[in-house]
Amino acid sequence: MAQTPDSPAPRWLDEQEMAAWHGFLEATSRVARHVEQQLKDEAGLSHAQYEILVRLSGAPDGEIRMTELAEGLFTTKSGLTYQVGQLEKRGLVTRRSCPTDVRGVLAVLTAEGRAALRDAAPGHVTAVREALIDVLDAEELAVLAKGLGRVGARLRPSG
Amino acid sequence: MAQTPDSPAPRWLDEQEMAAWHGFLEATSRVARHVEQQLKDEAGLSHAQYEILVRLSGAPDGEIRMTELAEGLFTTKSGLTYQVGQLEKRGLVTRRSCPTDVRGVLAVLTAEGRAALRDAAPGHVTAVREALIDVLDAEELAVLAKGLGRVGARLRPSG
DNA sequence: ACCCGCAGGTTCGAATTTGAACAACTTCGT
DNA sequence: ACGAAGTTGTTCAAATTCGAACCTGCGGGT
Repeated sequence: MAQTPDSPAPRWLDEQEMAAWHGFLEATSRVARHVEQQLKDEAGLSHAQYEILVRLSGAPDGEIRMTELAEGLFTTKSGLTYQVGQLEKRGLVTRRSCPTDVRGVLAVLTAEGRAALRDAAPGHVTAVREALIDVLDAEELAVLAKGLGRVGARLRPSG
Repeated sequence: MAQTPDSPAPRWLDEQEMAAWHGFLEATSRVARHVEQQLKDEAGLSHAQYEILVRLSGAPDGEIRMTELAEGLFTTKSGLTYQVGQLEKRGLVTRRSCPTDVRGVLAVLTAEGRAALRDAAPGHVTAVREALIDVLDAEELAVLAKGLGRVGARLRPSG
C-alpha cells in the first residue's frame, strides 16, 4: 500500500478561530456577489472594471502604467490586459504608450470613463454600505481596517 | 445632451470606512490566492473542491443533497454541478439519487475522498493560519467572527 | 559599445463561473 | 384528486480568470 508521508499535525483551529475563518469566507463570498450584482445591474460594469476606473480617476492625468495598475488591484497582468481591453471597447479607457519606456503602456481614463464612474459611484457606495460598512459599528470597522490591513500587507509580494 | 437622472448623493465613505473597505478587499483577494495556491500545489485541489470534501466529511453518511451543498458553500447550483463532476472523475465523490425525491441527487464522499481530505487538511490549516488567523490577535478574531458573521448572515437569501 | 539578465505587456489555451433555459417531478390549494 | 406553481439538477453558451510562453526592449557590468 502506498503511504502518504505524514505531514506534521498542525495546530487545528479552535472554535473561535473556526468561526472567524468561516465568517470571513461567507462574508467574502456574499459581499462580493452583492457588490458585483449591483454594479452589473445598475451600471453595466463588473467590480473589476469599476475598480480600474476608480484607480485611474485618482491618478495624475488619469493614467497609470499597466503593471502598476495590476499590482494596485491585486490582480494579474494578463487579467488586467483583458479588462482594460473591455473598457477600451466601450470607450471608457484608452491606451497610449509610455513616453519614458517603449515597452510600457499607460491606461488612460477618457471623459466618458469619468462620466461612467460618476454615474456608477453613488449606487456602488450604497451597496458597499448595505453589505458591509453599515452592518458594523465603529469599533468593528477600526478592527477590520487595522487587522485586515495587516493581513493584506503581509501577503504582498514585497512581504 | 442626454442627462443621467440624478442619483441621490449617498453618504460617502469617511477615512476609516474607506480603510476598512480597502482592507477587506485586499485581504479577501490575497488570502484567497494564498489558500488557493497552497491547495493546488500541495494537494491538487481547488479551494472550492476542498470545501466540498469538508462539508461531505462532516455530514451523516458523508452525503448531502446538491442544493443544500450549494447553499452551504455560497455558490450556485450549476457551479456545484461542475465541481462535483470534477471530483467524481477523480473518484473522490460519487453521486446517487435521493431515496425520498426522484429529482434529488446526493453527493457522496468516497473512501478515496476522505483520504484525500485527510492528506490535504494539515497543509490547508497551516496556510489559513499563515494568511489570516495567526496574523490577528484574540480580540480581532472575535470581531471577525461576530462582525463578519453578521455581515454574512444579513446577505443570506433568507435575509 | 556589447551582452546577459530581467521587466513590461500581450497572447494563447485550459479551467472555471455565471445565468438562463430546460425537463422532470413534487406540492399545495381547492 | 387535479392543475398551477415551485423545486431539483443539468446543460449550454458567454464571460472571465489564470499561468505559461513569448517578444521586445531597458540597464548594469565589463
